[in-house]
Amino acid sequence: MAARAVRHERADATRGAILAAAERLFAERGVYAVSNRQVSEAAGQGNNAAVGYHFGTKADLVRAIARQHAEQVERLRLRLLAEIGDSTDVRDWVAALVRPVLEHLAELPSPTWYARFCAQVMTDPALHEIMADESLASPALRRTVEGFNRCLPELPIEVHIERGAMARNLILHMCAERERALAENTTTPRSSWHDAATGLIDGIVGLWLAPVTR
Amino acid sequence: MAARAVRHERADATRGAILAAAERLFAERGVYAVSNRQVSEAAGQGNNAAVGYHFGTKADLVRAIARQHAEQVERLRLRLLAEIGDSTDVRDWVAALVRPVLEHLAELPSPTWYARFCAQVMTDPALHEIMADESLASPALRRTVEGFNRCLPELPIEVHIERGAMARNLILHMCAERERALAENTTTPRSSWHDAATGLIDGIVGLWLAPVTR
DNA sequence: CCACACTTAAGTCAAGCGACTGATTTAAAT
DNA sequence: ATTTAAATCAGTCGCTTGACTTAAGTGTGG
Repeated sequence: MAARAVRHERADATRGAILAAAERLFAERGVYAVSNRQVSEAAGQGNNAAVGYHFGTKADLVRAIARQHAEQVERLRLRLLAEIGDSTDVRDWVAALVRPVLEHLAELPSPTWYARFCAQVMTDPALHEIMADESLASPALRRTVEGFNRCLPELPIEVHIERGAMARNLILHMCAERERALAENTTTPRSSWHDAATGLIDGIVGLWLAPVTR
Repeated sequence: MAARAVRHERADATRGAILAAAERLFAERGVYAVSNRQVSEAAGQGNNAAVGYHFGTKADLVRAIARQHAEQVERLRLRLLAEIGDSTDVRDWVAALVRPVLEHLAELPSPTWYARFCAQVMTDPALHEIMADESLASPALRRTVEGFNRCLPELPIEVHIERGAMARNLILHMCAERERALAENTTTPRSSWHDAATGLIDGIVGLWLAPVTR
């Protein structure tokens, strides 16, 4: 058993290098603008088919990148859920939605590429489903949404769905935009991911509590 | 003068066919997943270089598509600006931001592809600038933002910028999401673009008026 | 100690790409 | 009627792509 482990270490190192290189190149140049060959090369692999060997298709590689980060976000969200318990404050639940994502980005070595990567994948018609699957697979996320629904003001169901989508889009694309600004060294409204999260939470809570035109 | 016009009619017809085909293919399969050859073919052109002849690079084609729609949105926004005059109601100005875009989508023959196209272009690192340029070139948009700033509650500058970005992202990606749902024939929270605009305006106003955590 | 499975390297292949070329069609201008 | 130039067509070019094959290296389990 430990026998296999050692051999797998080398393969895992290569897999990791490929994942890191792919995430970076995808975020910087676009998922479809980067070929598997370029990823292999950037990961220091002589074999132009290294991506194919370790992951399969580009879609599989995208899924692997998404999953890797999703696991970390999941861990952070579970911890936060334990803290807020069964709070009835809407803000707490919005925070449970927002904070883990931005905390994860804060923990990553900078510069980060994950947010831009996610935004691209979610926007691409062929890859969209991959990212959606990976997100919905999170038990912590489901628990958050449930807890959130419990303490939310009465809203028509269609408005509820609509605003959920708004919150989702805001988190995703505001993170991507901030990450892009950091990478380009342009000014950002907030000086840290933590502050950016606070601003996001303010906005999303306001969005949820807004009166509904009938 | 009318001499040239007629000859140009044929070219314009071809240009139009290419624009329409490109917009559709880009939205459905992704901008980078579609080659210029495929666009030419889908536009009924025997020449595999038709895109190159009429537009140049793919980026130029993307810009042409964006500009075409931006002009129509501009017209709708100018009309709405005339209606609201110098209102001091925040909601009027948010409507001036939102309504023209969704009205434009409502006026297009369905199914539409423009919103998904825009979302992709804005999210792609290489194309992002194109779309940003085309948007910022709009005088009506600038006037809207100015009128908006005039009647907005006092906010720290960084929060102001931040919430502007949130509103922008919401409009773009909620439209794209609704368009995708319509294309896939899945359920949408709202039954019309007009109602969707109302929901969006509700949310964005709430977002702007939300209290700021200090 | 050796045979083996796993990983990496190196190179091949057909297909598709953008860019380019020269010929042909079309209709306005002379 | 002839000329001219825009527009379209048909085909070629070098290059990159993903997929595939073959060979070499490496530590494990028998």
